[in-house]
Amino acid sequence: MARSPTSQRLADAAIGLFNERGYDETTVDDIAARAGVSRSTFFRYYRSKEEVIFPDHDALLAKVEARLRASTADTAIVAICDAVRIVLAHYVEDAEVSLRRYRLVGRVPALRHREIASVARYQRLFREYVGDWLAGTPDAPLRAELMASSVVAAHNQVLRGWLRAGGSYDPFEPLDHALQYVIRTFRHLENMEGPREGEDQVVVAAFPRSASPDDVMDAIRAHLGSRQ
Amino acid sequence: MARSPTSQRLADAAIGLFNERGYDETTVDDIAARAGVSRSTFFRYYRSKEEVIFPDHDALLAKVEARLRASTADTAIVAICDAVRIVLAHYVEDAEVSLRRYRLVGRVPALRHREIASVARYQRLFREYVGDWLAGTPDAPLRAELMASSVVAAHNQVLRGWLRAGGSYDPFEPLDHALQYVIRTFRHLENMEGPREGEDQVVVAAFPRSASPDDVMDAIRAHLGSRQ
DNA sequence: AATCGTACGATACTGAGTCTCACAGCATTC
DNA sequence: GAATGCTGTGAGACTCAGTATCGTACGATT
Repeated sequence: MARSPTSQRLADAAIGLFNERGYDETTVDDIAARAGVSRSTFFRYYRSKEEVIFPDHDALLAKVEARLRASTADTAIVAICDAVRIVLAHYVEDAEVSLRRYRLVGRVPALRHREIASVARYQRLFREYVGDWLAGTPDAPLRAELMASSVVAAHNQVLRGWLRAGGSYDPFEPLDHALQYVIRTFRHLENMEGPREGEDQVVVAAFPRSASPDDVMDAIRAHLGSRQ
Repeated sequence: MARSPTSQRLADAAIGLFNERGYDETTVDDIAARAGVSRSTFFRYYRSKEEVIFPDHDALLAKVEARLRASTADTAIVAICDAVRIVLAHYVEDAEVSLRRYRLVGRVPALRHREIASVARYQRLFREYVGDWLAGTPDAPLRAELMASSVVAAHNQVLRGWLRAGGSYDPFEPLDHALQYVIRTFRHLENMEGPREGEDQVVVAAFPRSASPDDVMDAIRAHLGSRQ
């Protein structure tokens, strides 16, 4: 986990040059020169010029996976929230780096694509675990996909807001708020299964007093639609 | 919209070579040679080697945006479903191309990243329009993000299933089914706002007869939790 | 002191993507 | 019917990312 001094010097040199001249205007030779090493050494530490900006996504992904693997379907919601918090915490830990990277990524399409791709890896991870936990329930793959994408979207929304604000507040409260939305959605989908065979169910809807009869009919139709 | 013959020959040559030799083993020179043109001409028609696989995302994106722009908050749900259907229809229209691309993208990381990046553009588009439609409501940006990501996730899940099955069935029925999930989620979030000031609301829950009193209490607590 | 492994530098090479220039075809204009 | 201008194309040079190979200096081990 501890980064080598050479690796750190390379990252500093790279970020410095990217900010001074721009990403495209900086060559790997420039970075290596400023860090006082050869071009070969750069590519020994980072597989590509982009990677110098996203150094530890692999480690973070591993941490998230470890957290998910430590849980079962029973504790799924807690596990997911924990996992998301781990990711956000990682950004908050060295906020300056996150902020510099955020500003850089906003200006360079190639880096933006890279970032999007790594977000997709988290989403895939969530999808796989949620899919396992949901195995056997109806529409499991679909619901896994929806849950994973919602969780990731909630995280990203909170993170982007925090980054745009310059990291000036504690983002964990907004994160919990956002995750509440997602959790309620999960619960709602769970309850939407409809009655099991051999069980009656009374269907009732709640409306403000101002609701028109049409509103009521629409809602009832929508509810019945979920069971045909 | 009509592709020039040269552009078409280049695309055919590229896909053919990618399938025969693999993506990385095919150079732009190879593609140009098979198409009977020069390397320069290749880069006049396609800005990069990757782009030859994803030719018309821009046009499709424009169509989707046009559909979204033609709507207001009142008809938001219909607009979104239409927009998603437009995208799926585009894949279904020339299914062979979609299938070949799908198989290729599954094997080549660089192409996968490109695909993910273009999906993100659709999600961004949805997020912007939904955000406008939701403007003024509480947590509008968060909910816009969640809705956009859910819509895109639903589409992708259906599309991937269809592609994996070799395009052997009509995917619009599964799409509608998936969109139902999303719409119900929207509705649920809408209704979760709670009663407006000055309006009473009767809160009622529906349960199978087998539900225990604890189940009932949990549900009521969850519902009330959304309003504190 | 001999040896082995590791890290680094130097160099050459492939291939993507950019740029510039020259030229051919084809229409317009006088 | 020649001069003019526009458009699409080919040719070639160039930059730079990324890969592969080789030689070597340094430090640890025995």
